[in-house]
Amino acid sequence: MTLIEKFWESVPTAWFRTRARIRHTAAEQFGLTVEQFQVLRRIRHGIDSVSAIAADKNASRPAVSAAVDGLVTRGLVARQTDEQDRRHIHLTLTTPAGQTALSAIYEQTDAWLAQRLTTLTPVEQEQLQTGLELLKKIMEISEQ
Amino acid sequence: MTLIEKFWESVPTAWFRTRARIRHTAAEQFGLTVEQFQVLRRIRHGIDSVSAIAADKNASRPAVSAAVDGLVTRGLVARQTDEQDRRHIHLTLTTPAGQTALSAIYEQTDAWLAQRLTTLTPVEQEQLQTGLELLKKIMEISEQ
DNA sequence: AAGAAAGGTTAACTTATCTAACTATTCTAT
DNA sequence: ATAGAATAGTTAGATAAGTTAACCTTTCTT
Repeated sequence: MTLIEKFWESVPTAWFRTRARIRHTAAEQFGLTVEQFQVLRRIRHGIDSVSAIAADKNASRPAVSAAVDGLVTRGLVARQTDEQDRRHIHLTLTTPAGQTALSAIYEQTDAWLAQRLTTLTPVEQEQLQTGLELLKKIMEISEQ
Repeated sequence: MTLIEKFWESVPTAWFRTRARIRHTAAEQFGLTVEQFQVLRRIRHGIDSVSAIAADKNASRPAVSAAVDGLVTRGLVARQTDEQDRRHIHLTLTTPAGQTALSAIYEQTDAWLAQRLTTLTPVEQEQLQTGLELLKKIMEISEQ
């Protein structure tokens, strides 16, 4: 069993299961799409423009723009034009109400993940963390 | 930085980049969708029914059924009713021509992955492998 | 001041998916 | 034996996810 095969067995599956869980909480309970949730996560992390989010998540700008539209419509995010450079539009989380909903989604999704992670021993958790760091590292290499 | 955050930073990104690469090779060069490629991979691994593939990839049966349709239309896969239990339909890879195309897609996608993996030291590769095994393990836990 | 570059949106289209409902076949338990 | 449950798969109808191409604005470059 090669490393490549391990990759195929683990990474896509991990994402599909996670996405299904996000759909379960974010979508059913809060009316957000998985896309919107992913964008929200990034805005919360300070990635605050459509272009930056698109680059970070390997998606097209229009796809991110559409997700932002939905978030703005739901009152969770606000667009603010940068007065220094009027091409930029900063995205920010808005109302306390919106933040509360967001926290609830986080809690539920992260609890689902945490529940799985705690089945591992502390040593295994460290090994997983190391593995994920390496996974992130090799995926940051740009196309030649 | 918690393990959960590491997960969010690595797994979705890894999948999105990989999917973009599949699209680049499988889609542009061979007229296959990413979905069809994923189904093909599983058939090649001996997962040979719509239900089994759907379970393995956490997708609905209709979604898999639709992908199989496309593969059958392209002459890459054949449906064969099981005579012992006529509810089952076995999926098999067909013609040498189809197999050749499949091998080409594999080679290109795996080469892309391999190129990234070889930037890691042998020790790091082992650490990544351990991490991916743990990732797979925690994702196999069924919902309560 | 012209042209390139960057940020964002719109439009049109394709792919990816889901749930619900249906057909056909087989299993189960009386 | 047979009614009802369960399993495998497909169809139908919907929505979500995501692309490329083209366009507007604003800023940078020279």
